[in-house]
Amino acid sequence: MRDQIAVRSAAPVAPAAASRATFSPRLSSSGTRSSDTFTGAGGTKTMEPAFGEVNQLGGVFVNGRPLPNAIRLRIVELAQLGIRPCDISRQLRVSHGCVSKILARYNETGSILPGAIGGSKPRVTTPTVVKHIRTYKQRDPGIFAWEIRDRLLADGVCDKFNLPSVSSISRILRNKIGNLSHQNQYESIKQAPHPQPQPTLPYNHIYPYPTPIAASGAKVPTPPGMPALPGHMAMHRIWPSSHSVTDILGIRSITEQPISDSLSFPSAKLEEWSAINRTNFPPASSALVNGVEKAHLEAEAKYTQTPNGLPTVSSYVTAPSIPPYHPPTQVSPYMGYSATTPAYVTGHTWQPASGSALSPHSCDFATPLAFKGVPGTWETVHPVTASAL
DNA sequence: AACGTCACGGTTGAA
DNA sequence: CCTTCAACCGTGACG
Repeated sequence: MRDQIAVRSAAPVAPAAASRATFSPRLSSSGTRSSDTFTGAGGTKTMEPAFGEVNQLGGVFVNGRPLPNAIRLRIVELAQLGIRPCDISRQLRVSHGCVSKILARYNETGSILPGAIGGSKPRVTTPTVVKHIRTYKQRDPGIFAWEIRDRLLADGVCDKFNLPSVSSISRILRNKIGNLSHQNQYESIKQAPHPQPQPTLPYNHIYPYPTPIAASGAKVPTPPGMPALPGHMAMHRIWPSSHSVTDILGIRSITEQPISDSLSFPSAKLEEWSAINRTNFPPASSALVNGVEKAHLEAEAKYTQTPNGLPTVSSYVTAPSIPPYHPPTQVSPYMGYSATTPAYVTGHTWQPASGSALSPHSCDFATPLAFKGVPGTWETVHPVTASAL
């Protein structure tokens, strides 16, 4: 059905970015926010969402934070049952704009998950690129940045999607390579026997643009404590901003490949789990909780709706309390997140703000909906998350 | 009345 | 450790 697009599309991103960039004087009143009149308890910024805030519909939300997955899932589920978005909005007490956004994203990407919050864009000036630039500069000290750029493209070091800008190259030349022309080339030669210690976390491993490097299936090291991800899994770590058709199709071609290993995780939409936050490979000791990125868990745990509809911190899960990594034979590292929702929807007596609009029985998300055409994704219950909720 | 869009103030995490 | 930046969030208002 809609499984042809497994990566997040540009649609939700580009307009947002544009709207941020262009400060349209469209209105002077839209800034009215609930927080202006309903400052949450606590007032100051803390780690705790306190009581969150209450929107016009009486729903509780935490400004700046995504809705709980249960609600997101419920939105999609109700929509699939034919309930109108406006009714969903009222029933779940979520603004219709939010419902619209979540449904639009779901229709577009097949994922209910929020986007990647925080972090920075992946660098295009990877060590490999820098190395090539260095080489070019060594061979031709008078080379211009734009020439280097062209050569990076021509040599297949980069493609048009991760090609550094001329200014970036200039900066590299200035900062990282510096007065290379004065440098003793012995240094670079001397390092040859020790193959340039490939970065521990090569860029293409984390944000695998479809460069020849990535496409060639080059072996990439894995960080200590992390499992060696199969190539198709690593490839799912697509930078959310990589919206090009090439990227999408490139990833798609991979996601459509049959999964040959024993892992039963769904091939599609994995990126959703892994790229939710811009966390690169987290330190093996902390950020992964049975494969669930810590921030994700936190988002789930910290802002979980309690029976009275208010977020709570009582279920906060601290990473150190959880084993950093479980072998993928138990649960795919990328399935943990998906596994959480049923746990706290059905196992936990979550209710909407009123506790009435959605009775627990109406919340049984037995039907795996998270991903279109990927049945069974939600079945696996993550014990830690479940117990934490 | 319903809904798509977007400014706003907020959070987040990498650099 | 702190700041900056750029991504994301949901709300609320507009059209």
